[in-house]
Amino acid sequence: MDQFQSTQPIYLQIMALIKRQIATSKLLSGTQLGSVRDLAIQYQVNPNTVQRALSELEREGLVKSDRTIGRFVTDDSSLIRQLHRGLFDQATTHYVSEVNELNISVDEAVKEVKEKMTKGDSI
Amino acid sequence: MDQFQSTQPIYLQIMALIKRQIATSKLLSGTQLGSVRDLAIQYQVNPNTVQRALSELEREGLVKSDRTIGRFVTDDSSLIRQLHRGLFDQATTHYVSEVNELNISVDEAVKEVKEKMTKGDSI
DNA sequence: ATTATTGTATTAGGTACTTAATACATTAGT
DNA sequence: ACTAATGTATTAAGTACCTAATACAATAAT
Repeated sequence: MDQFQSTQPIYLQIMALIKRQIATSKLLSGTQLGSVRDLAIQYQVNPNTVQRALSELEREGLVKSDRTIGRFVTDDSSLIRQLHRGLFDQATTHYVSEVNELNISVDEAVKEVKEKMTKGDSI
Repeated sequence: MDQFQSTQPIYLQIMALIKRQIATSKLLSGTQLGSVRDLAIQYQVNPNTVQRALSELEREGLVKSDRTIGRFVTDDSSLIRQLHRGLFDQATTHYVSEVNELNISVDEAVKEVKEKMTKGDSI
């Protein structure tokens, strides 16, 4: 793994990372996550930071912890679908908001999105 | 003005705000900005925070300060055009990146962008 | 000349995040 | 029974950001 940076708190970045993995089934429903200590090594951060990210995800119902066994991705497939849709929706809403503030037309925006997406696909 | 929040440092949010205003000519080239103290009142933040945002913008060449007179938006129209393009490009790149990670197809993304943009236009 | 306003700098205190170093409770594995 | 691994909690220290309260230098306005 690389490094976390920017101005966003690391625990939020870890949350976003795991959310994406759950939403895209890279972390399958019911899968066991790495332990707090393992993830801390993997992400190169302090165990407390991982603990914070995971307990927040637990508060949102995306993971469940069985004390002394470990943590598991929720088996609520409806929630996972809802998560995926929510992330997509949020990203689009944010993009549209920015583009509107820049007085960019729909056609321009769409053209640019198409260009960048098809360019990325060729890799 | 509302309030700044989220996890992004306020001085960065102020920078982004002013950048957008410059890029979209809401702050015209050569215009005088409000004073540090005025902007601090307007944004409901500490003068030091405004000072930090403005001095960073100055480092980027977007504003110039004449001591004891005030600050002015750069008259480099090329730089302003470049700023506008850069903000658009950055927003699109970020969106495409997110959408790719979510395994969303080009068509889906474009459809969603169109929907949200045309919906916003009716207001 | 004096005053007011500008940007700028400094010092101090508070909060949030991160790290470090432990420690504890629980239980699966042996 | 014992050991190892799990999540969890605590205390302390450091850093970045924000606020508060000033103070200073320079100059436009009077």
